[in-house]
Amino acid sequence: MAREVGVSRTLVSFAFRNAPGVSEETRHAILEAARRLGYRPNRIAADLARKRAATVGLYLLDLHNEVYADIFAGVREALEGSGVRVILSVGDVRRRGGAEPGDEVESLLEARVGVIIAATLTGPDASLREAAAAVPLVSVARRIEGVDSIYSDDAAGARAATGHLLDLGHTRIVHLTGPRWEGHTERQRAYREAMHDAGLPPRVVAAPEFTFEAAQAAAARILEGPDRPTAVFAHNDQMALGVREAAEALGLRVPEDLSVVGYDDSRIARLAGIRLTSVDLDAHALGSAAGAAALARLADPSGPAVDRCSAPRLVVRTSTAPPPQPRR
Amino acid sequence: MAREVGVSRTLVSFAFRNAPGVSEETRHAILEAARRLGYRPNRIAADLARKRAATVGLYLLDLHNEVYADIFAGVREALEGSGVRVILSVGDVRRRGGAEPGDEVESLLEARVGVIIAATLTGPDASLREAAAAVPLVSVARRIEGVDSIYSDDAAGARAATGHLLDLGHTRIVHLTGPRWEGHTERQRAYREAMHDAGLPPRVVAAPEFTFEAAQAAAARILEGPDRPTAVFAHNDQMALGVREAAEALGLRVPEDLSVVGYDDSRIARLAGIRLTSVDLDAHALGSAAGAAALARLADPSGPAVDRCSAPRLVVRTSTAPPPQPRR
DNA sequence: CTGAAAGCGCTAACAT
DNA sequence: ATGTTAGCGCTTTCAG
Repeated sequence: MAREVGVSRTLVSFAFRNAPGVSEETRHAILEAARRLGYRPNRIAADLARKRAATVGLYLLDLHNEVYADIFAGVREALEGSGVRVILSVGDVRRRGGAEPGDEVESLLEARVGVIIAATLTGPDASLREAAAAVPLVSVARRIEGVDSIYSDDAAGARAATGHLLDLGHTRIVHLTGPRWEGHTERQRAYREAMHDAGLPPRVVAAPEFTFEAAQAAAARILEGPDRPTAVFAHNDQMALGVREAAEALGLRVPEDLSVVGYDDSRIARLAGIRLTSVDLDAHALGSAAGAAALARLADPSGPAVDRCSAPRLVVRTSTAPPPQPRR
Repeated sequence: MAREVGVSRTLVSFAFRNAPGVSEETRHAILEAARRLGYRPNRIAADLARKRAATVGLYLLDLHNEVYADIFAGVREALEGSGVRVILSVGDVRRRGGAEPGDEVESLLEARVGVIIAATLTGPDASLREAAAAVPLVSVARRIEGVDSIYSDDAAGARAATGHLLDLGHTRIVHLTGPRWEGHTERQRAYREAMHDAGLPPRVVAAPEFTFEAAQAAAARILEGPDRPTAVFAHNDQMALGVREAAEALGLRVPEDLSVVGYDDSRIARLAGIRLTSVDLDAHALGSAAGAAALARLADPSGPAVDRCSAPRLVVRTSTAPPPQPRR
């Protein structure tokens, strides 16, 4: 302890938080001594003593998906200067199909964070509610009844995507999605609806994971199979990229032979050589709204749940075009 | 407290760590009661009491760069089942040029992690040594004298990359790098050396950040300027992508008009439509080696420093070709 | 096998 | 403006 400065521990504590009640002189002396002694306050102990953690736990599904980096950036921006720090926990999409946030969220709970921001939490609502019982939860990109939810209108996004393909004249459009988790079905539902409204048969293919690799494998099967679609609407950009890859491997050109649309509009979608038509949900904004909600929740644990739905935007690039051999 | 089960707190503690000395029956009763009461052990308090954190702090420079996701995956894999958890802290490349790991590492220190794994730590060695004084440090992708270092032979990688371009017949090759930080100069040095050996003038351009955006801007200037190079060797894939983007904007084709080589061989480099020639440093392996080193350090704080250098591998794809108008 | 007591490094009243 | 005294929720000797 740096109580060798001649002052009490209280003063040191006050000095470090530059709380009022410490003369400028003393504070200076304390900080100076601390530096000299290599002393650093122990936040762990501080949080424990304070019985309330100025920490938000951020659960990210998959670091390999750039969307989560955007969400993180947004959260950080919102928390900047608030003195609240964030501890991250990342999921493992590849493990047992990526279901159940399990351990990851559990570890946040054990670390006694004051609030958890969960980005695209997987698994059934039940396990979430359980977590939410222990600590306030802010759900990003997924609406959960009774829980702070910051999300984008998935139905509108999927409708725009499907509509775009329909407008181009496509009739054999498949929707490539992942495991059937709650809270991830809106896009699929809207797709089915749009197809139905157009008098076309929907065709949904579920890959075992929401990843590039899984999508690539599933797409290879679809494209080699009978009745090849002329367009694929993928659940996210990573999966859309997997579709492109499979198409390329089979000698199919995008968009001449196959149109592909993604979801997220991550930066990779915008790259030269990719130019993927995608639905932009502004992950950064989602993240900062979630950060703000988390701060509010920390301040008032019992306030009404936030329910913030934003409108996504379809960004048309060159991965979509009219189907090959238009009826003639 | 779940001391309502009729046993003492000691027992509860033991039961949860399934330490020996608790009858199977009691343990079961305790766990059951805990579940019923929604009790969860507080790791914060536990770490504090134990005076030794079973936690590694992982510092990642930039979530937008997929390499860090790979490193993370490697670290996690190495830590799996060890009971050691990891808390992440991510840098902010975009802030004030991305220098100084500052706050991020500081926050790890304050959280009293048992060891810090720093992936591509930026800033001068001095600030690192300071951190290393407080807690053991494992440096990934950067060699630091006297500190556990797990890295790839950058000089060899850069030599291979430059050599490849030279072999193709290029003579005007620029190396695009970022701010001049210690520990990031090997690639540049090897490039200069290779050029020199070939009797060609080196030309190094430093962008203000190691990012896509910064590279794009810098590349635009280079490509529009006089004496346009026929090849660019970028410090990493993100930057190489920025170069491609700038080239495309100017109507230059890759590789016909401009060859581009990156570094890291992140997945994005392999994508259809990109196919970037790049140097693979196997970030996943680097990560898991770092995780193992961290574990060893936790077990024996005073063992000799690990110094593990691996050999990178040049992966040639279609972003490189002979220069336009070969001498004729 | 089980329990009592001390203490980890801090914060938060409550004095002085 | 500064010092005192209790804990925070756990782990850890050390005794029953």
